[in-house]
Amino acid sequence: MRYYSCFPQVYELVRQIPEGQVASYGMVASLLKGVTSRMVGSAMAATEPKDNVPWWRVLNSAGKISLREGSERQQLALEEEGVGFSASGKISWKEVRWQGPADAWLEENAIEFIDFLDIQTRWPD
DNA sequence: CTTCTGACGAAAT
DNA sequence: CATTTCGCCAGAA
Repeated sequence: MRYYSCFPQVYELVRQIPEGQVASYGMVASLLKGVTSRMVGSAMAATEPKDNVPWWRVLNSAGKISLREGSERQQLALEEEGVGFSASGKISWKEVRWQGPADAWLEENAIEFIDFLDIQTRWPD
């Protein structure tokens, strides 16, 4: 597994996602400068239990679980939190999408260079 | 320096 | 719908 210097930041942001809600790799990346969705994917792949990161709450933009070894485990974890999947294996962004970090997080991380409200409009529907 | 590799994404087919 | 193609970018080789 490759390690990127942005992993700690990515982990801290993913920890902000509440139980029963989900985000896409792109959503997480859009809030961190210089971070791409592929890097967020690498970060989730590298998580360990001790990191205490709810990696299962991050899906791809289509609202589906990215295929890989053990991907069924992710769906089960979400269903236990009350997140429902359609017959085709998709979640409903309208119902369970995370609305983004709280103001406190935005302030602490001083995101001057990005317009949070503008970014939100580009998140999956 | 070049090439290759991703738990990705958007657009085209 | 599913599949392909290309853009993405830090690291490793």
